[in-house]
Amino acid sequence: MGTALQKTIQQLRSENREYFQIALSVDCVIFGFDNNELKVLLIKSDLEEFNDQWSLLGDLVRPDENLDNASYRVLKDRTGLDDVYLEQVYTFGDVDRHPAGRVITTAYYSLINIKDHQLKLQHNELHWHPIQEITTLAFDHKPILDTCLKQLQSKIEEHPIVFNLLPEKFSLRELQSLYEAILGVKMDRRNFRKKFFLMGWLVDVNELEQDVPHRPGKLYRFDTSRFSSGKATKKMAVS
Amino acid sequence: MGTALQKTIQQLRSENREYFQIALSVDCVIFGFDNNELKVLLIKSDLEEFNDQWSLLGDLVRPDENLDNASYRVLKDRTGLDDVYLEQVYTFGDVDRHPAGRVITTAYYSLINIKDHQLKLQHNELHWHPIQEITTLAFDHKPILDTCLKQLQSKIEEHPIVFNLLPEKFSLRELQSLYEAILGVKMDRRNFRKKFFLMGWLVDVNELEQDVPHRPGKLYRFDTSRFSSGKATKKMAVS
DNA sequence: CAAAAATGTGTAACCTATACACAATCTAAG
DNA sequence: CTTAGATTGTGTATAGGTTACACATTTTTG
Repeated sequence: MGTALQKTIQQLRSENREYFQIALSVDCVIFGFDNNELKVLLIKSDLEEFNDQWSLLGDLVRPDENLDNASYRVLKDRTGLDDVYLEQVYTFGDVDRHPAGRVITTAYYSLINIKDHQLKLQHNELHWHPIQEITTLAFDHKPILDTCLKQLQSKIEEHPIVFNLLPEKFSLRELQSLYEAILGVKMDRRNFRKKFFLMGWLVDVNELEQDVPHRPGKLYRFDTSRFSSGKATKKMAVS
Repeated sequence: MGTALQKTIQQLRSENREYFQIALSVDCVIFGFDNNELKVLLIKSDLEEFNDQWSLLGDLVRPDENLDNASYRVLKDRTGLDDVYLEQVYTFGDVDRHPAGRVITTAYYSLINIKDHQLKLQHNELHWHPIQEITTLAFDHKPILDTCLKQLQSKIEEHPIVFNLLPEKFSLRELQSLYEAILGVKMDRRNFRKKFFLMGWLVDVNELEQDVPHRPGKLYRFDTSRFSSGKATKKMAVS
């Protein structure tokens, strides 16, 4: 019952190529927040099998790059953005998941501030899609998206990561809309504000919203300093 | 900027073999509970580079098997057990993680009842190691183990999965010891019991412990029927 | 200047988590 | 058979967090 890994890879290579017929890719679910909606950046698939279907942004992993780096590369090539929030979620490895061959893919999700990215939406076929409106995707990308969204939902209940989706200064209303968009629920305004202030994640920047057709709200920024010491343990409540 | 996945795999294969030089493996962190300790099943590595170090159980993924099936296969081959709790955790893909070549590995953890498994611990070099005593492992298996343990810790706070580590009938004391071993904390006995009964996960089987040198406790089993309908949402408390 | 729309604020009820002590049961040892 | 040792089984009071809920204020628009 000797297993393959007990031999060296060199031995394996010289013996046969059986174990080197699997390709590995990364797929990125790139989340953005715009117009009070959670959106995902998608590309028109150009595989014939999935003509005219949208798919996630991905690429094969290169033999000389770390898995994490592969997803950073995809993200940077596609959005031009560096230094973004990126997190591995799950690896999808069904034999028949890719029509063109055996490709196992590791899914990542990423949170970016959609405004920072506007510039880079060139001629290529990239578009932001509201997650509500996405019903089918190429390959198994719909279940991949669903898995990443679930992970995001559970992550934001304990960790202060949504700030990556917002501009540096934002109102409490924007913040609450974002939570509501991600979690798909309505929340109580007073309790939401109370909890956030208790968490101490926010700093009042002493400015007001501009160009809103009603009383402007105060603007806040995320208190990054608080995050060497402070830990995010409280749960976000919904009601 | 055409990315590799935009071509068909066939095209890629015929053009070059660049993307088929990565091997993919699975590694299983097999947890067991014995003598009030959480243990992991390890094997002596027989790669020269890691002579005499212990490593997780793993194997290369075969071109014609699903990723999940590969980990089931490893588990069944090694323990003889079928139908076990198995969960994917994370994929480790650093270029230099394996000294013998580029191998990306997907880590799973598994929960088994150590007693069921006794039979199959044959001549091969498998041993159960208390997690407390594991300081180093071959390859990057120590961080893999740590990642899986963390995932297990957070999972049991919301989901009734620890029963996979126990015999069919168990006492509340055993159950509490198990939680304490996994979480690495001491808990209050009265509060622990109260919470479990409130959750309704347990059925009193009207039997008592045997052969204990003190007053015997009642035995319970996990209420599986409750799990089509009931959902495990409450948190386990520690104190 | 009036209407529309959203901001900003506090309290009471409820539920959950925690801290904590003593009597009852069984074994083991003399 | 008696006693010491060990562990089971049980309830209550306090503290902390979650939820439900209403009205006055500020700004824009017509």
